[in-house]
Amino acid sequence: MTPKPRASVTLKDVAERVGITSAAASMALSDHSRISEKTKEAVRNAAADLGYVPSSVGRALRNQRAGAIALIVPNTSQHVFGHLYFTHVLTGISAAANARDVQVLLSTTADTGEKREVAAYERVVRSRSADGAIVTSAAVTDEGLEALVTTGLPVVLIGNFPYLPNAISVGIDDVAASRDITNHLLVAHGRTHLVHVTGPLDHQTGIDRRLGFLAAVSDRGVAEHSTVVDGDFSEESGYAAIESLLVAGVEFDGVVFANDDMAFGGLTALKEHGVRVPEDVSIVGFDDFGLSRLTSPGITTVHVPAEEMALNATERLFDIIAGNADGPGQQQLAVRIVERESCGKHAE
Amino acid sequence: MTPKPRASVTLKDVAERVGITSAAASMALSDHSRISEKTKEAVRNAAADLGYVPSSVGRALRNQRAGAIALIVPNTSQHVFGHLYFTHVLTGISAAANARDVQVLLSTTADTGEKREVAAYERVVRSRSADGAIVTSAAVTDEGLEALVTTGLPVVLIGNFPYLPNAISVGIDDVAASRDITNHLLVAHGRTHLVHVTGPLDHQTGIDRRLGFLAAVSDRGVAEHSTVVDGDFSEESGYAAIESLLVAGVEFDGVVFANDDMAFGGLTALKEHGVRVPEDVSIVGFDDFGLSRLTSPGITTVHVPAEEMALNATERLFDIIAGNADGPGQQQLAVRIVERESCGKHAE
DNA sequence: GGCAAATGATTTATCGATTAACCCTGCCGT
DNA sequence: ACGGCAGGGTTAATCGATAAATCATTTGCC
Repeated sequence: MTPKPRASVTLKDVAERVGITSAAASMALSDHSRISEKTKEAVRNAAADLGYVPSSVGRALRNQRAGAIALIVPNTSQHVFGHLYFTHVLTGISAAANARDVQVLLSTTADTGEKREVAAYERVVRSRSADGAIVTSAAVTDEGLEALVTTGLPVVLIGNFPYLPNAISVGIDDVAASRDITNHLLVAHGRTHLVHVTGPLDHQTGIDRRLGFLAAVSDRGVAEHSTVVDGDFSEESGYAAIESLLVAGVEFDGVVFANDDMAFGGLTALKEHGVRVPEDVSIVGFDDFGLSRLTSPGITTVHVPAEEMALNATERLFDIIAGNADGPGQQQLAVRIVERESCGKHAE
Repeated sequence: MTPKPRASVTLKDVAERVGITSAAASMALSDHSRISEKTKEAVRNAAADLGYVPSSVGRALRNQRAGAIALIVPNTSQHVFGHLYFTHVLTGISAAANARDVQVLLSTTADTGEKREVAAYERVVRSRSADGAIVTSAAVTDEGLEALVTTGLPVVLIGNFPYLPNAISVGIDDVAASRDITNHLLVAHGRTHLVHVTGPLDHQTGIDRRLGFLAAVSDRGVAEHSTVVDGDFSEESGYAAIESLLVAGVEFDGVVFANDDMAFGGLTALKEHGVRVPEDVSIVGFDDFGLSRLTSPGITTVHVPAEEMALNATERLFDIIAGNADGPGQQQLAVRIVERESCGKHAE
């Protein structure tokens, strides 16, 4: 069977049915004042009858704007950030884009060499398939990001990028949040020997959460009792970090994990060694993307409003596309600590 | 030293630099035989110098194809299917699309009234922003789906749609899988009084998994000892289902949940009532999208290859777009049972 | 009555890429 | 010397939508 040429209704079809030019039909549909009410009505009816939907492509070419925004996901992110993060981000972006009738283009970088990566970043952009882009937290070593920002294309980053002072971003204050939740263990629960399992230190989140931890233990004068172990946000690295400390005989009564996945991994390791949580050791995580609610005990964590961040970032992007460049350069949303069982709840 | 690529380098810019027409440049880049090797070389160099990237819009208009496929997500799915499902689907689609250098358009339906829903389905399609669409499991009551399929637009569905015999789909055999895992409880673990907590019965997955359960208990002659309780795939409904059975004093030694989320909810309810899993009651779930690995005990479940389904569906879609309509109409991938602790592992 | 303004369309041009159709120059053979 | 014919381009048209410029009719006004 021959591939049936799908009858796509074009503006010309609508115009012909009414007996006018396609130009007139265009003006009629956009309620132009030079078209009579009678004709407008006729065009609207014909359009409805035929099921006319403007070609996004034709319109895009003429208007020099795609009517779409891209969500760019560096290949590294997929490994570094859990799956749950993306779901929240996607939800937020979709909500904002739907409200404006704009399409969302998902641009995950194919995991090939670096040279291609830069190209992939730019291809979406330079092929004009999108009017702007949202980039989720990329590695600090990602050279393509700066290139992207400097092309002049509207870009909003999700996360913090102190090394790109001109970039517009929406994030949270990781340093402050990490300090707060560390202080929570120190003050509210009287813990004194803390461990921090870091995220990947080539990501700003990893760097900042580590700094927050260090600031807190330093402020409270327990820096010499604290240990920092490197992790990479994966459940396995959390497990391995705790396992190695227990085997080495390091003493600690509280652990600040840089995210929930690692906290879960660490929790498993502690359980396996007969260490009770939260009786013997208090642990806290970071993110609250869903996992920390499901474990037992539930993990006390910092709630990161990923969906709201994405929503704000998208709104901001639309502003910039519309030429509204003023507004906060680096926006930071508020976070809150969600207390569950893993830290030892307040006696109350 | 390269002049900073201006926001938009067009083919004309490349041609002018070489001193030829844009038409010739186009032919040069597509290696047309009428262009001399010398000119081709010059054009390629100029294109590279200027950082020329073909405008997807211009090309789309001319070629009458968008170079993009859409992932259509009915608004209901977001609630019905967990977050994790989408991640797997997205990964699979992206992989296939990236390999072909095709964009992925994410079309989540705004959660407004029904009338708009149909429109949203069709808008992506009729605005020609995508050359084809992948639709993830929609409700059987979804009237927009059939409309979409009958527009003639290439569409591949993920899941099973027996009521749309002409639609092309990639799914699994839910009935057989559900029967198998039910038999696993009956045969391998000697359970005799089973409960099935169903998914939403306006979704084919819910319907089929229920049928599989009923077939198994009937085959083994334990139908009169079995109970079916309605759920909706949510953790809460799993909890509520078990809670109500326990309160009602119903006797059972095995539960087949239609998905893992409900199994987790049910597990919580059982624990709270002091029922030991798997000693007193064996439970099994369905999906294995990630959750069942994390609980304790880990939940024995049917591994649904969501990513592979999405990948196959996308490849299939490309075939259809290319005019290759032959191939299996309703493809079903193999599943396997993943045994964890919740069913009581084989003594071995 | 005649010129200007209002009315309601129609042409025309444009966006970027592509392709069918046409057009120069040399060079060949006879 | 001239038809033929390749090589190597160039023009022009197309895809769909739409803004700007233009062009017919009426109608308004003195």
